[in-house]
Amino acid sequence: MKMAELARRADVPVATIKFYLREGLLTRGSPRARNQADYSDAHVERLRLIRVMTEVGGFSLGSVKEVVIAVGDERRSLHEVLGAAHHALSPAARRGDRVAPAPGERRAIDDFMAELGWEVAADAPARDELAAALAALRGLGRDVGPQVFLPYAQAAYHIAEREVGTVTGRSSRDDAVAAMVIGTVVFERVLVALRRLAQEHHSAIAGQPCGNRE
Amino acid sequence: MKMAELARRADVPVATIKFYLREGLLTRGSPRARNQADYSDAHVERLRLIRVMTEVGGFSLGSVKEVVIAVGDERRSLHEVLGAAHHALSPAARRGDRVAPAPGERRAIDDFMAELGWEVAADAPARDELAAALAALRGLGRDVGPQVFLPYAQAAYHIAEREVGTVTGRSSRDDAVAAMVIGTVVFERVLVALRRLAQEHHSAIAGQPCGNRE
DNA sequence: TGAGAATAGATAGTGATAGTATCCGTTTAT
DNA sequence: ATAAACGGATACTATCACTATCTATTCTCA
Repeated sequence: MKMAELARRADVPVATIKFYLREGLLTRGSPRARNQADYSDAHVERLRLIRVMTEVGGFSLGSVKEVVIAVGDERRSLHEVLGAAHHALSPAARRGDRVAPAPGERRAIDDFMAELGWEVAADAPARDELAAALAALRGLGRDVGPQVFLPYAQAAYHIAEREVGTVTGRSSRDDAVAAMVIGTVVFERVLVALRRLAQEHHSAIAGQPCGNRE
Repeated sequence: MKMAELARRADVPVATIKFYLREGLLTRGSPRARNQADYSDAHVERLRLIRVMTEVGGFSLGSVKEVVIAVGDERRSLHEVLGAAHHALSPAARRGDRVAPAPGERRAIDDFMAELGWEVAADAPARDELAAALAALRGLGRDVGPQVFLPYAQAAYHIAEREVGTVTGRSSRDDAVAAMVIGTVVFERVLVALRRLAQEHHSAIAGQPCGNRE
């Protein structure tokens, strides 16, 4: 297919597709002539995935590019690619986000992980994420330890167990990565939205504030 | 205290404080002279809260301003103020985010909420949030209904129950709003980070790489 | 076959966001 | 008395994610 159809099928403006091509987020189509290239269904899928990551997930094009580069690197195993994608989709990779490292809190988090018995890479970005949250809490005068995270850890444990359990072996790299990205990105949004709604519900039934029932 | 000390205590550059004053995110200090004002601890607290919302939560200064305006409006009850804050902190209010309304999915979400028996305002932004997630899933070829959200709803239900339960009656408006904002913003980050870590853990123990699927 | 649309690729411009920097006249501390 | 700090206003900057325009082909179809 040609660019106009690609734009129509993926619902992305032509100018934006050209921009993504320039930025290396989308591979060039197979050239038919000096000014004509042929795009495939894989291009449509890739575009849809980019839009999910940016529009639903709020991730920067830089994070998207990391995923794209990992997928495109034929030397890497599927396992490595998924690891790279997971890494690129760390909450800190979001637009406008920066995580200041908090070394003291980081050690507390590492201990917490060990206590939980979770098998997690030492360089997982989410560890710093958690340390930053702890540091923020302390900066706000809440003198708390990582144990306040325990109920969240338990909830996360059950959610993730189900998520990982329902992963079916995908045929292609692209499919596997797409499944992982969608699961991570859109269900994160689902979880967050449902937390807000549940807070509102509990506020309402408790007759307590914190809810908005206009 | 004067501006330099305020900047030091809140760890925010003087130029940025001036910017926040201009934007109406921070109230002016009580004037001592034509070019001298006196700032209080409340100013320090307010600044820290702004930084948590922007740096930890990734919310725009526009959302912050909504909260600030609600808090500053003496005619509103604490209940209304907390409702407005909750509204301003909806996931969609995040930097660079926009939610396209999805009317068909929105109705499915409303039905889902009714099935759950959750008491949630009809205009809660998180409903559209959820509808957008469902629309995204469908746009990606996943032909799913809102029932795929059920495990997440159950997890969110338990988390929120605990959260709302631990919100004790705060003395001042500012305190109550601060507690709500911190709870919503930093524990959201905590939950999201822990989900990533739990996914990694379950992937590791399952011998499967980092995946998740609906 | 020839007009007009579409295409690839390059360069430059836009709008929103979140600050930063500079200047000015005033005031305060030494 | 003079140098530093202050409040306030204006202007500038950086980043991000596009968007628009331009040129030189090439395709489409009447």
